[in-house]
Amino acid sequence: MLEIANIRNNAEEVKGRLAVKNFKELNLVDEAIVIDAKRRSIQLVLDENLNKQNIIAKEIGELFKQGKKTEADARKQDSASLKEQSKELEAELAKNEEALKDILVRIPNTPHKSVPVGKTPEENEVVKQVGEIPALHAAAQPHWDLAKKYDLFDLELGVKLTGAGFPVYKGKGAKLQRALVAFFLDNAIDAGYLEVIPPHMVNADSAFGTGQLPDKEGQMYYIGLDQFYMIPTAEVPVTNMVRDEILDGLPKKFVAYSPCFRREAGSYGKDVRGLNRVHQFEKVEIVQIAHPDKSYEVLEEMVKHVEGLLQKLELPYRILRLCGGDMSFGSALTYDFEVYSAAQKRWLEVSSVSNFETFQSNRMKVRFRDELKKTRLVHTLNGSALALPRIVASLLENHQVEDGVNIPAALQPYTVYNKIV
RNA sequence: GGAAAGAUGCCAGAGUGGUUGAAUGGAACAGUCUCGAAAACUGUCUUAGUCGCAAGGCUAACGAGGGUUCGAAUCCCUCUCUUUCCGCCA
Repeated sequence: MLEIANIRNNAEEVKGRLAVKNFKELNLVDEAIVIDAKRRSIQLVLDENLNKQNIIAKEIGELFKQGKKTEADARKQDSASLKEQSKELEAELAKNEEALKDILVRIPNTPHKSVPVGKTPEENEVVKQVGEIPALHAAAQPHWDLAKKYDLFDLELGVKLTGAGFPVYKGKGAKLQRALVAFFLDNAIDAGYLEVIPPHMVNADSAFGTGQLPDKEGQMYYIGLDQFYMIPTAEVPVTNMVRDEILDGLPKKFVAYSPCFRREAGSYGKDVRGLNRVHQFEKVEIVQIAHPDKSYEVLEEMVKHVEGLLQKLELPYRILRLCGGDMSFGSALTYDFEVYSAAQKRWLEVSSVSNFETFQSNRMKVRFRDELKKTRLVHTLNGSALALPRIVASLLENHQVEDGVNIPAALQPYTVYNKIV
């Protein structure tokens, strides 16, 4: 949610930035300004009214003390009409505040200056590409076939238990999940992140804070009986840990492992083969709560961290700076990481690292005190480090040899086995 | 699931209708003192909205939402949460 003061003071610039995101409803910006002006004018009159009421109340108190009961009673009359007016004004103010918020939540975050213009994923900017694309042997297979061959995970069994997109990992496949989670967590802890294990369901306030609500209900599983949402990412509970707080000691660095639940309504076809797209998956997420003047340095640091992981896993990867049209609603700048999956011969997104600037902190009221002891909104950032299924897909496909799948050296202390046979 | 108690500022903790945005203590910050530190003393010390160039003013908030009243942290109603006890249970 953009800050209304920013919209008010820089309307044209805001609109210009939103255009980069291909946001069509620029009229919402003007509407917000109109309603905001109305809201303030109402507040002005209301405050004056309440002030008068307060003065009268004090006078009556004084008169009672002096025993002037008749005069006090007379004074009470004066309050009646003011009170009536105040009630109406209050109702009107509340209506305007609500209307303003309804508009503000529909306006996406303004993209950073470095965000390339573009509408489709093809227009994302490839920042860099690292690592050799492996040349596989003639009988190389995609990961879903390898999974069958070595009995690593079973999607059909998941269908029986739950439905499509809920894999059952088995044997070395299951161990590989645990190994990757531990490997990712340890790397983040070494980089100064505090490990947390968050709840896997959140309430509506939390879902609103990070921007899942309103409008994106359809992407989350919902427990109606208790009004809980299954988390689509640990970003939601972890970022909300600082909701409504005034922090010191920035940046705050958190890392969390959690399962992630995504309905992925409407996606099907070749893209969802194997582990390419599932409804439940494991992910290690890094989150930073940063000083607004430092947040882009923090973003670079997070990008470096993710890169380090991919290098240790010996996977070819590339980093994309997302264009305006491909960015998420709340992000100001996003880097996507893709690994090459050699048997499928395609790039798979395994991480998304974003700076939300004050988009989330304004919703969550997360602040810190600046040098002048004034409260200011923090910047929030998060990134996958990393999401497991596609890492597993790429790991299996890229590291396969004729008689098995090799495990990268960095991961061997965690898997204990060094080859899947 | 049943019963009871409670929810006040960074923390502890007063306050049961009229200068209480909130006593007191602690913490924190600044200053005096000191070679430095401690102690002592002095001061500062909630947040948000709004008006103002500023100084500063006004309004709101004592778990949340309603109500009574000229006036509520204080009275009434609803809800939420916490703690303790009982039951159930990993």
